[in-house]
Amino acid sequence: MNPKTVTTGEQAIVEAARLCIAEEGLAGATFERIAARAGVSHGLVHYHFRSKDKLLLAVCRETCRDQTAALAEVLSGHRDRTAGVDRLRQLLGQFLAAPAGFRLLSELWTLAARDPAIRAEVGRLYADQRSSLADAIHTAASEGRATLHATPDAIATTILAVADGLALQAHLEPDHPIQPALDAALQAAGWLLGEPATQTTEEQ
Amino acid sequence: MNPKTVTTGEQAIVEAARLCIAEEGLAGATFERIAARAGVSHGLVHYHFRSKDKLLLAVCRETCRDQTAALAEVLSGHRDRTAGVDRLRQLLGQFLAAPAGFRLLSELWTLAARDPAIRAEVGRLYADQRSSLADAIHTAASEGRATLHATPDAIATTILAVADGLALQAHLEPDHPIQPALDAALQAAGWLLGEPATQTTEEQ
DNA sequence: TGCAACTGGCTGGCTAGCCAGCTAGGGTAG
DNA sequence: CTACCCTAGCTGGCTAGCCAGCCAGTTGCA
Repeated sequence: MNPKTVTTGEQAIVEAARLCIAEEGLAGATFERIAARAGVSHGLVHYHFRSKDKLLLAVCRETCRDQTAALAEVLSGHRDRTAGVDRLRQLLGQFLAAPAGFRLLSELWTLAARDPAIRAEVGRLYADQRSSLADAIHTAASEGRATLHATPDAIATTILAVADGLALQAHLEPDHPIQPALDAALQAAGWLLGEPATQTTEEQ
Repeated sequence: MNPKTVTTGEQAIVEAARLCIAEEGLAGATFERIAARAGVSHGLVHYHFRSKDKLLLAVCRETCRDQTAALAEVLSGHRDRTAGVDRLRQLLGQFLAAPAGFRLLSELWTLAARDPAIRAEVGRLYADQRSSLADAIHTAASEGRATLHATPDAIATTILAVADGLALQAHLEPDHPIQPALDAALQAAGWLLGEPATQTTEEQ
């Protein structure tokens, strides 16, 4: 798509690193394997990113950008005006449907615990997503499309929490059906938002 | 407490391993460091647990036991009859207040992604906690103390998801106040349960 | 004495990071 | 146009260090 997407250099390495981490975890993502996957020599990885920490930070930044972009696209209305809970359903659905993406995220969580730079980056990701969601909620409320049972920020935080938590359980217990819980969570979110329950597509 | 708690051997090593993992992550938890922490030689660690996988599995089992016991204690009523949402508040509060415990858990999540035995163990932990919670919810409903907006299982899954998700965010962004979101989540849980809102201590 | 708990030196394998050198392409001077 | 050089991108062999696991031997208790 974007002509600059493939610079054959750093970008390819970051992408290879993301795949490696998602598939084999941080422990399995060695310079050697990442380089092999990117089709370059392991020396080049060290040439572009001075250390493994720097490479991981780049991977983190890239992932956060993608994640934020995905949320923004859903919030922007996805080119038609659907109700808030419907958008949430869409958002959570696609989050739960990407196990590789979740594995990458969960590796970043643990990495964040011991690397302040990563923590800052991932923390910013959450702060951004929270405020985007909170803005959308605030707008909906001020336009009379919702009657909130809590502050937009608190609701946004809760929604993000449910998303992560459900993805986690879906990952740990693939056999346990997640759909009923997703529905329950969405109903609860709808109540928090004070939207006309169950059926949507009613207002405007 | 339990006379068998300190066997000076395996138990001490498992405990040391838990501390190491919680403080330095899986990568930092080497035989050497674990042994030093337990006050034994690194050879002994390998003597008791044939491999590192086995040791980690033992750590996982221990952690799961503790986690389950903590939930059971709260659900058992904590020796007085408080309302469901109050118990939840207590449960989530103590979960959020133990950052070390959370770090250990999150390491186990990522470990679960690449080790089936660990995944089975952690999966069982969640299954147990979910069914314990669901049982309590079901009981409350059948005693007329709640009018559910979803199945007990779906509600329990959602509550666990919120707990993990909020703990995660509290960990990633220590400066962002989590209390408003916790309150919002509890209100939403109260709505799902169909309990008399806001103030509790009303029924029975 | 016998056995279980325990020690600590050792090793082979692996990894991050270093470095000396190769290559291609663009700029410049002659 | 040609010869030269200079630099960025890239290579792959090398090394120092770390770690899990092994094992020969020691301790102490029954």
